[in-house]
Amino acid sequence: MTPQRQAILEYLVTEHSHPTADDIYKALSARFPNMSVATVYNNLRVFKEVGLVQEMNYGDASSRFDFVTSRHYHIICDACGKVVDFNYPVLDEIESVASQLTGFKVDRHRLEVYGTCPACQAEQAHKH
Amino acid sequence: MTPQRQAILEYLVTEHSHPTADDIYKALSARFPNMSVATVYNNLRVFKEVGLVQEMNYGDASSRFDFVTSRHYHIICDACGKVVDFNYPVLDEIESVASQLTGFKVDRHRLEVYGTCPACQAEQAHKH
DNA sequence: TCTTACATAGTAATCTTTATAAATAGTGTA
DNA sequence: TACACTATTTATAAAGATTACTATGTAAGA
Repeated sequence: MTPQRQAILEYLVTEHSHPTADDIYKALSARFPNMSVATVYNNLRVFKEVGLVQEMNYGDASSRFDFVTSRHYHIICDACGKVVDFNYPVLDEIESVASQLTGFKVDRHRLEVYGTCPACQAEQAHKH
Repeated sequence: MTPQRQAILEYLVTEHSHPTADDIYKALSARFPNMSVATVYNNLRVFKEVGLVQEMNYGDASSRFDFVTSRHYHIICDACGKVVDFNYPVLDEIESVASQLTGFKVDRHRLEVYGTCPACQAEQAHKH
């Protein structure tokens, strides 16, 4: 557990902003001026492997990383990219249905809701 | 409606393999040796805008494109990347719940199930 | 002390996608 | 037919995120 690794994990635990790798890199570059971007990615991979952290990727855009606490889903703003957690009963049923229909051995599922956050709604209303 | 555009759309309609942009490019390069990759992307963007085609992106990997017929969900093999459709009642409720909890104006949601396809299960069993 | 294993830094390379500019083709009009 | 206008394609450069690679450093154990 190196200082860099600890700082990255700490950042993920304390910030609830679903940061990108670059967010983390920038936020910690004051404390670790020599830290490499590769270090951020390396550690995120390690955290993912042990299940501490979940990666959320959105096509071309940068992946976002979420420290895993309890099960929850995400809603994402199409306008500004903000990610907000919300709680909803876990959809276990869909996994067993999918498994029966396709013959897959199911491991997990991913559900995200997309829309416009309150701030961006207000901004869009202002324009008219 | 250029020949290239028609061929790309035709490929999406007839193939049910959820191809990547590169898949399409390679598949059609015999008929259109001079076709540019940009043309594939341009047309896929057009199809997306008019709602004919849905883009599915998975992080670093290439996006896959699906000709929109009826509403359905996808299950994806972690081992080989294969994408299979399956039917399940549309989860409208989660959209309204998310909207109420977060104040977002909801537009759509995305749900995918991940696991191992039958072929890859068999292959993994062989190894032991 | 020596060795082994692993983490990091720095940088190059990869890969997908987009942007840009020039060439091409189609359509409608005078 | 000639001309202008528009959209599409091609070719290539560029962007951006992530990974690969190599050398360096560092900590723990024998």
